[in-house]
Amino acid sequence: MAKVERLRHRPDFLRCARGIRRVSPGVTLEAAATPGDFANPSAVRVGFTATKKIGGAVERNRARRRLRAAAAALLPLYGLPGNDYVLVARAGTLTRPFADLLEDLAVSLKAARQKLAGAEES
RNA sequence: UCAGAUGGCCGGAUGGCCGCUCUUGCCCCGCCACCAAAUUCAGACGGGUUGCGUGUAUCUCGCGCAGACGGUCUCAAUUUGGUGGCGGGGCGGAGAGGAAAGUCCGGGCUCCACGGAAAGCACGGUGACGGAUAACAUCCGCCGGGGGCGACCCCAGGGACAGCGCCACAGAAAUGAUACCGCCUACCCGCGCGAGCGGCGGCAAGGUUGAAAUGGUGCGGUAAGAGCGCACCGCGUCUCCGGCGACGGAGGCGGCAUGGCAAGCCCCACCGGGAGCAAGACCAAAUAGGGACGGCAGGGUGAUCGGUUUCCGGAUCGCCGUCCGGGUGGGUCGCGGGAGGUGCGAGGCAACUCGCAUCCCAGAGGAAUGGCCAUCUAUCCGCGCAAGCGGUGGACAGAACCCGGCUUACGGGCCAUCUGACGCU
RNA sequence: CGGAGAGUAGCUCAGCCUGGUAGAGCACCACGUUCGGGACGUGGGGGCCGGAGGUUCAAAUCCUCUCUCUCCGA
Repeated sequence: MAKVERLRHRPDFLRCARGIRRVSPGVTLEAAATPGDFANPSAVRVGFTATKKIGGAVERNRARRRLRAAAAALLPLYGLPGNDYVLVARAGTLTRPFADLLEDLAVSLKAARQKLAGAEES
């Protein structure tokens, strides 16, 4: 099972935004390979983004916490070690039932895993 | 019972599973350092002793090598115990607000080398009076004015005879107030027999405009009028009384002067140095006390440094402008024991203060304080005369150095005191 | 988190300090000019000054609160 670390710096978020992107009603998933200087082959790194479009500070905090709970449940199972993931909150993140939110994230993670693995081989 | 006023409080509850941050209170594990003890190994020293070799050498003796024994010292390791530090795990404990918000005021704290002295100038702020407070634009009490039947509420509430400025349009006239319409013809002059007309004049009552027209109402008075006179009201002023005071009350006098705007400049009184925890400090890494060009000043007693002037020290040293280049995904502290909370007692109308007891109560850093589920419940919606049934499922909102206020947002509930109306006794 | 600044016509800005009439350019409409269009000329329409309250006779302007946007900061 992969170890999960947190992204803390702006350049990491920008690089993931330029990488792979999967959109579902509950969450937008962005992903890219961890750069060499910080690479830890056994770890998955993850960050969260909640923009002002979501709402005030209360709504943004709540969206980030739901995403964090979902990521804690699924990332060790479906995340590909050595890669960075960014979960972006959408309007549906707050209202969607938690089971559906988990399903959204699982599907996106599996799709991204295939793409990332393919990119590494080529 | 209904309607309302004021003050205070609450800010969904319970349980389950899985998580996050802090905490060394307890336990366990690992690593490191130190101390103590024991054991073991190695080495050194010298002592006697045993064996072998060697010297002419069998013994004594010398030298060399090896072994065992006990002693001293050094080093290392291990074990045990203790102390300290770091890391990890388990148990336990704690973990968003009344506004955490807006950043509108007041402070603490930090830096600006010091923020010293006395004023002045400039700028900004406050504004009845008395008190509370660390301080305030806050709070309490009181005064004055305004609103409400009332409980009660609202008021940036000093000065417009220190000066400057403005008052558009309308209107005769807008501040040295004025005379358009109008009123009068007593006095004086002229004309006319006369009523009267004209002149010389008098007046500001009435009309019109405007946000505002220079006291108001009544009576007297007059040619018509006018504070011209009188009464009351208003205003001003003097005296007395009450109050710490703002101010209030009573009496006398004045014959009315003093339009509005100071959230226009301003005057008076009082207050204020600036910037802000991305302040700032330490450690690590990197580095550089960087380079080029131009201008000015040039070994003085100069320049710069507080918003500014002066004084007293004091600090820094070439100054200014333009251009080029280098570095940063760091860590720790600041960082929560405080103008602190709760309870009791005392003082005070109150704000608040004092004393005693007791408690420790968030500290993150792409940023913790949660995710999911179940039951109950406030509210709202529908049905029902009602009891109730079904559905919905919590308002505003998230700490970022801290504290005291103000302001703004907020579904709903609870408590206390008070007012008015109606009803009953 | 802290600190500055700006909201006025469809767009870009004046006017605010010193209160009484909101103006300029571009754009829009009509007419002229041209065979027609553009350019040019003439004329015209369009704003309750981000919102609420206060001071004042009177507020875009002065004061307070509030909303939105922009910029700066080891």
